[in-house]
Amino acid sequence: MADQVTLRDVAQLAGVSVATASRALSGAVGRTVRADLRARVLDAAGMLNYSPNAAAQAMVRGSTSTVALVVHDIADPYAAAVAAGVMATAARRGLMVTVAATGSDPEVEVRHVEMLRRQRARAVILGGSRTADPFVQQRLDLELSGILADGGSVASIGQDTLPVHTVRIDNAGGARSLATSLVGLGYRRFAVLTGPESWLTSEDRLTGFQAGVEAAGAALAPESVMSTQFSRDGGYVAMAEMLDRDPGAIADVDAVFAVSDVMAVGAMAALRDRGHHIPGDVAVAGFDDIGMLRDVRPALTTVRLPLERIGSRALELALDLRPAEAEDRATPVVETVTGEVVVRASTPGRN
Amino acid sequence: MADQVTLRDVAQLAGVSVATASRALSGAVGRTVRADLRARVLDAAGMLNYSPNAAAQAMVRGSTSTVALVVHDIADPYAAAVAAGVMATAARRGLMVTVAATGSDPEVEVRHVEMLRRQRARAVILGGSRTADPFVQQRLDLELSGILADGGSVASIGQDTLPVHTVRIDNAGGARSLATSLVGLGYRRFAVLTGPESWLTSEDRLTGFQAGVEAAGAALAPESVMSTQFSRDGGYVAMAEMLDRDPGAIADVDAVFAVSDVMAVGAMAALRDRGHHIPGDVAVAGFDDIGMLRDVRPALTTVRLPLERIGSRALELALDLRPAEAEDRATPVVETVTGEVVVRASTPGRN
DNA sequence: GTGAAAGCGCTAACAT
DNA sequence: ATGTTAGCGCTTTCAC
Repeated sequence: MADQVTLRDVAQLAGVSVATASRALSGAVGRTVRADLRARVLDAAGMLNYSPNAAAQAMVRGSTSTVALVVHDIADPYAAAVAAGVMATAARRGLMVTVAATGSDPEVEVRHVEMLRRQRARAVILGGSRTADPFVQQRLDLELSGILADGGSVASIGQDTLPVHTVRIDNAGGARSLATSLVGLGYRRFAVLTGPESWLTSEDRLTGFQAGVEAAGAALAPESVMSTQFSRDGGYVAMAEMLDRDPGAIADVDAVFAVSDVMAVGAMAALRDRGHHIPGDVAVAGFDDIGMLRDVRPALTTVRLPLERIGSRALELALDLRPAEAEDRATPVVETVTGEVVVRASTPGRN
Repeated sequence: MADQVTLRDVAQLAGVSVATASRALSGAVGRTVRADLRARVLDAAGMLNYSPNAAAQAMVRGSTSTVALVVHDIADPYAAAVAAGVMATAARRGLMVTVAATGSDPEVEVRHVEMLRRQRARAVILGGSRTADPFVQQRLDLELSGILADGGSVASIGQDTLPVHTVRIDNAGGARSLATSLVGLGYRRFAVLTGPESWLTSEDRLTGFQAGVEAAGAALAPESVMSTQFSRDGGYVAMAEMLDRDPGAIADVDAVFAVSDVMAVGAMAALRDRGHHIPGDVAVAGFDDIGMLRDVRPALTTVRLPLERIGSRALELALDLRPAEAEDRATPVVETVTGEVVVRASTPGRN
């Protein structure tokens, strides 16, 4: 491994002390270094292709220029959109973003947060759905309080279950509004494809939808709710299973709500593969309004979430609302984002 | 900012020296620390919720546990898939991934690489298309050689235009095969929607397609090639423009090749909005085989690229084939990935 | 097996 | 305005 070019080398070549070299390069507030010296330093740095060592700077400054984002799977367009928002805001502030994927394993999430804590990331954004596992939760809490104690900050996206700044997504409210809209369009008999039960995001969407349906005087039979993976294939498999379990049952359903657009698309494929026409035979609705899915036909009725915005906001909350004093750990701020129902061709009026 | 818990605190609480504490925690190969002392240290660390400072470790070890990925836009499913591959391999090796988005601006790319160099990332993966700008290219070269000089490594994805390990994507070959397939299906008169001209990925796909068309005895008129943004909306706008420019011209085209799936989807929407039926009136083909687009109808004919695999491989090349000696900078390895033509319903046989 | 001490590259007092 | 020097938190010789 070649010897790195250090500030000492630059200073030497420029014929100044390391202090002067540092001042010339890091250019503190007042230009406290003579123009000709500064120029010599800059030249020397250029000659040597010098690059300051961020780790060394972090040591002495006591803070890094890195933030972190934890998601389930970056290939999921939901996570990718959030990441784009976080990265845009980070770039605007000259920060780099470390992204960690958990594969939806809370255990892995904790390990990643632990690594991110070691990096002393200025902020850690928890972008994946919270789960209900109390044991892992406790270890996570420990890491998070450690981050706070070290002067970092934390923000969470989705559920407001952690004592940190949160961009809360009103999943229940959005799903409820969706249900209301669908009932308004004339739908009465629903089936729901939901995610893993421990996963709060899908649970909230399920219960919200249920509430909306019931408020409208309709009902959601337990056997018409199917739990599956939070993915396209999960949607496909669950829909297929539901259809195969009782081929006649679908005749009793006039709309399927999949708790995410990605799942909805899978469900549509399963429906089609079994000869059902959408929306003629059965309507389908999703949640999220994933941009990349805008062109599936029939266009998907869904609940729009400003995902990029949510990512940006989460970072802003973390960065701008850092706990004031060590002892007076500032009260976490919770900002709620409500989705907007977007009715499209997949759920035409049934009047 | 609260005082961080340092190794000194842990050692003190455990009643040992920092050296012993370090050995107990970092646990070198041979367990050279007595069991009871190690236990005391571990306990103390637990009590204090201690987290080693990665920057300090990096300083003394001379290497970080971070790798970096540079892409145009993480929300683009192409980049997201590559990122998923990089992150999976990184996780397997206990490394974190810093992701930087350039917004397709070569200038921004250079700045990000510069920042990543400061972080002393072990490897930097350039995941975006190379461009033809010689000036920026030169500054990029400087940063890259700096990374190498500092003991880091670099890998590039796409074009083999940089003196670094490369997962070369045979864009030209894939596009050529696609053209051959389309001609085989009976198509003769093509229109092409391509990306920015300085962008090598789209240029290669265009010229490859052109070569394939010509090899088959057909031709591609210059006016039937339209340059646009490498995005869904770019595809839409370009297609719309082409249709509006000369509403009759489309009658002379029996297949549109968009140089990416994402653009193809936009093109399909524009075609439909103007009343053209796909594939009845005109066929459409793309490139990449983006999984999330699997469910658009008609299913898109395309060239499949193993994007995740490509990401993984790029990181493996960078990590496992580091330059041996400073002076003997190892010859960069170039691995070529060839796409596979996948014919689907958007280009039925015209026989 | 354990501890003392020397740095890693840099910035920020503190002198001058 | 510039140089000297003391660390930042950690690992790793080097003695014992």
